[in-house]
Amino acid sequence: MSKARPTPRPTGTTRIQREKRQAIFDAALDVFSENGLRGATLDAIAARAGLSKPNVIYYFEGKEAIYKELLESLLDIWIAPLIDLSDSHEPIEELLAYVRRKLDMSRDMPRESRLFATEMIQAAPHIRDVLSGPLKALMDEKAALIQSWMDAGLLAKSDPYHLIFSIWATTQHYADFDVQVRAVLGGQDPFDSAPEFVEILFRRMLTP
Amino acid sequence: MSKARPTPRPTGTTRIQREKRQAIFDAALDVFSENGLRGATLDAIAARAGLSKPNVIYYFEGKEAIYKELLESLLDIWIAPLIDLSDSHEPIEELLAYVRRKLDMSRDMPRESRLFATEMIQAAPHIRDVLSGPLKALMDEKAALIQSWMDAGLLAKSDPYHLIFSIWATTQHYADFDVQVRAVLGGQDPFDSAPEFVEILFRRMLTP
DNA sequence: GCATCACTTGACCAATTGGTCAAGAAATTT
DNA sequence: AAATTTCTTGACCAATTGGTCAAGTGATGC
Repeated sequence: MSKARPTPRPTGTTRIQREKRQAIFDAALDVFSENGLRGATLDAIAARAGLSKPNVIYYFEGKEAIYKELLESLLDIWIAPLIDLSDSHEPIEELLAYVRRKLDMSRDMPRESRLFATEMIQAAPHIRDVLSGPLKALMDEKAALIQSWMDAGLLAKSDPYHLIFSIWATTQHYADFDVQVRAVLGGQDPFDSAPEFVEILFRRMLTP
Repeated sequence: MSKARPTPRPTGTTRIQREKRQAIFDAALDVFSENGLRGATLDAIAARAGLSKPNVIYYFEGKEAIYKELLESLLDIWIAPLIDLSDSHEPIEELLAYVRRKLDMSRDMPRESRLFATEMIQAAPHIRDVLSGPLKALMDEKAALIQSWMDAGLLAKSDPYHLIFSIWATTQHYADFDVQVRAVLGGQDPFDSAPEFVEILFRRMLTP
């Protein structure tokens, strides 16, 4: 019997472990969402977490491990709204609620949005399997649901997949391109006017 | 009289200078659009350009200079379609042509799209002034034009700024999130079906 | 042919980076 | 309070990185 590692990595059971790991995750979310995996440094993460670099390594295998675990832990949160999209006798309201929720997430979780955006732009090497596996399956399911609404005449006909893409695109745009949006709008807060606009956009798109 | 630099940086007048500088730009576009400024390395750029690292430095001041010059040289191309948006007695067709042109650019210039996307996500430190200066002015002008169409009853009413944002978002999504889109769609080419969808989306949005 | 200038690069350097390690400081258990 | 385990870090290391430099190679003009 051989021990692979003299001090096994903490799994996060005790209070102090949970807190420190969370602090690292939080700092890593800042740093990774600003610079991507390659552009981020352990020093930056450690500094922002208020820990020493070796201490960070004590809790995680390394930079890439932090990134991977962070991505995976956020994936569930990120696709939850789509999972919750379910059959309804008012499909337009159901979809508009989904749009609203996605827009709220752009406002309240911009770092998460940018993290995923950067990962996607860089060809998603760490979550490719999730995209073509579970996410595709989820999309197929929801696209079928939307298609059934369209077939029933409750929704204007269009391509369900591209419809979801357009919802993702328009809502996440306010998180990912926040700087640009704010620069162009001057001092005005985008999230004051965006909800009304996206509601109009998708209501017109969806109403038969 | 003092010479600031023994060998002044080539400005790109001769044939060989233009070619090499272009090769570097092209390699840099690859590398920067994949990893961002911080994640990119001179070695990677030099290797992809087929040059030695010192040779790259011979033509440009340094990594940051390549990035800056590249960004600036692409900015004009990038906003050209919006500049060309002009008054017309068929504003819907004018706007749909703009949408189509943006979607074509996502298909034909995905690296450029990702380069700008990464810069924006990272708070656009290199083009902030452009965003809040010339781009804002351009947006104000075009938003006023769109508003005048709406006031004339030629276009369904909505917020012109957010309308342009939604056009940017939906079209650029196909370049920036190409991997995700393709993973979800399976083997199908997104650009086979996207044009039809975005046309439907914005026609419904714009028709009074 | 030779001088001049543009171009190219191997060798090198200092700074940064991901990560190790041994030893100490805190908790926790007994 | 002693023993044990968990947590923390200063010092260190090898690899990478942005960039320099002197010595070349090649083209161009005279």
